[in-house]
Amino acid sequence: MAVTIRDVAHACGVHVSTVSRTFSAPHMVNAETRTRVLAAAEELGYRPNRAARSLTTGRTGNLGLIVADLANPFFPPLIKAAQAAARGQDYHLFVADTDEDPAEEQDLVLAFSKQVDGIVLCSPRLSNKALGKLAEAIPFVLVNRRLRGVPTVVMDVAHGARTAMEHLTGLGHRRVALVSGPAGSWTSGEIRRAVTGMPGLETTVIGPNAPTEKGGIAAAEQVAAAGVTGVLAYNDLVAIGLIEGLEERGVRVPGDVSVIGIDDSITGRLHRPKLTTVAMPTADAGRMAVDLLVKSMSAATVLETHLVVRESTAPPKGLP
Amino acid sequence: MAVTIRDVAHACGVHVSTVSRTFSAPHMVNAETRTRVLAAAEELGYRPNRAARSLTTGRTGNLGLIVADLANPFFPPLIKAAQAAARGQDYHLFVADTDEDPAEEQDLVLAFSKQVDGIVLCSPRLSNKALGKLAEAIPFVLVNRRLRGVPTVVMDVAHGARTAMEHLTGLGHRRVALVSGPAGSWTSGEIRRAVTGMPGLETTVIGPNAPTEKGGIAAAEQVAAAGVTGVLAYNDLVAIGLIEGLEERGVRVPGDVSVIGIDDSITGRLHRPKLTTVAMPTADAGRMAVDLLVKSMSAATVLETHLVVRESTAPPKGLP
DNA sequence: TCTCATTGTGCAAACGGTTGCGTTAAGGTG
DNA sequence: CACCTTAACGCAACCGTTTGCACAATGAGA
Repeated sequence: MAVTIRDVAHACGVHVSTVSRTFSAPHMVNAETRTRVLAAAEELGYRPNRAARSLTTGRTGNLGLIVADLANPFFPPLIKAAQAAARGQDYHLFVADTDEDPAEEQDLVLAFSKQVDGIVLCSPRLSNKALGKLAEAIPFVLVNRRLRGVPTVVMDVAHGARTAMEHLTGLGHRRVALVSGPAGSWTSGEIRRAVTGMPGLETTVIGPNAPTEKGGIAAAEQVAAAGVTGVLAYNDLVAIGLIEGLEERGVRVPGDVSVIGIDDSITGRLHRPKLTTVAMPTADAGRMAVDLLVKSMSAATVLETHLVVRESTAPPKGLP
Repeated sequence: MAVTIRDVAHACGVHVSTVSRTFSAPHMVNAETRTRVLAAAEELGYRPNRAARSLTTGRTGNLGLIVADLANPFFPPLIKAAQAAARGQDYHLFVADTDEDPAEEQDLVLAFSKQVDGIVLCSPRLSNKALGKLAEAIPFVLVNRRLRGVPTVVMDVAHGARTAMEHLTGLGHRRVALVSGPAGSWTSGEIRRAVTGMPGLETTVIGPNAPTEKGGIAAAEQVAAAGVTGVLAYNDLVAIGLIEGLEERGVRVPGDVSVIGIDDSITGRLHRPKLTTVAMPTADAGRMAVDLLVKSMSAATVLETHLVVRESTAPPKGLP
């Protein structure tokens, strides 16, 4: 049915090994033979079978990418960049989604392990211990999680969170809330560590929360009750949900409460109010993660973040 | 290094074929032996090598999913559902992105063809002829494209577009524009065919346009100059860009011009104005596409769409 | 007691490539 | 002219599984 290396060999009267070499080690075969083989291969529509190849070489030419939630707009740009980077180096990319479930995350890594050369694990929810164990079975790089001995690319969300809080203090806010993310999120912990104890700021932590719009809506009541004038949300989805929830309760944003998101992931600039947020270089992260994997480098890369001030923040009520 | 079927066989004193059968045909092996083998496999952490398996069976256990643009919010829910459906049937999913480039689309199909059992091709930009040729090489199912002989799942965008236009006429609009999509988009053609010649409506077609926010912004000038009071845009991204572009020109939405999008893909409900749009069952489409593929059924499935009226549409100026 | 199924396993040949090694012929050197 | 090197290619084993077939053991029926 499918055309194999043998068909090509037969078609131009050479041995299969010669055909194999024209593809995997072209310099080892005579120029004239090579063109003949290539012509025959083209003619027959030959495409090497990667499964067969991987059997002897031990390399599959595939990578895996695992994210917490494909529907979270934070991830698609990362996936897109990762896919482009992979394809640019002749790798194919498996993509999967854990639905924020650590057990599923582990299963996926294991399921992928035999058919990929490496895995990009984004925003893992697994414990460090579990991750360490998995790292022995299959090379991977972590995105938005630090773990010693494992290549990592993280975005400097701590810096972003601090900048966001400084923006709030600069506007005159003193009592603020941090609406944190899900348990198991390293990013959420980073943000918390970064902002607790910042001078001139009294911070209430609310959470853990689902990293979704619903999570934000659900957190609105506690935020409204907390007597704060500013909020930093775990991500843009939560921020948006929070704004919705607050406005349902008659709390105006940014009139009564200022809200800052994280990720700058919301499509379209037509929000009301336009969201002040911490921009994350997600595409860079995706690209770098697969580069690290392919070149099997072990590095800890930190990507910069920056605050984008839009309209969801303002001075607290009563100030000029 | 990796633990193979031979290790397991040796560990419990049976032949490799017995081990193989305990996994692929459990009923053929004695219950006691089976438990012994399973125990040893578990103990050693054995995972069958899919590449090796696919070599003899001819099936890979992988599927491919190709979309026009991963960053277009229309696709992630579809991908998420497709991935979940695939995983539920023990398939793994390659995901790739053509960046709206037909040549890349073809290359991807060919590149995938040897290592997947089938491909889901979403919103293809290839010609029918090219698609027909590819369909001979590898089974696939088309999403949002009709092609005789090829299994298909389409969303009834024609109906959605007509409903949208009826909504506009119901509000009193007479002169409207259709801001169409990219060349090669079947959906765009469907929309156009559906709305041209609708009674009581004079429709200007503007396009082709890139299916992005930028495309919408770029189309704003022509829309503003067309003397229309209502617009149906190719998708939500275009609609949003269009609204931005119009407002930059001092044209208010929906005050001066009503705008309807398609897809209902925009995250968050905080837009100003909230977008009236045609909702598409993208998740259903993703799930059904992989089901069709896995069960290798050849069907033409049509999914319903419906109009979601929000705030970007209103009666034309001068009417009560 | 002698077939004859039936059940559970082992054996070995594939599947489509890769790769170390052996062979051949051509060219270079003394 | 004998020898050695080198380039180009053929040969065959191997990668990890599956699967048709052969074989042995068991139990049932005659």
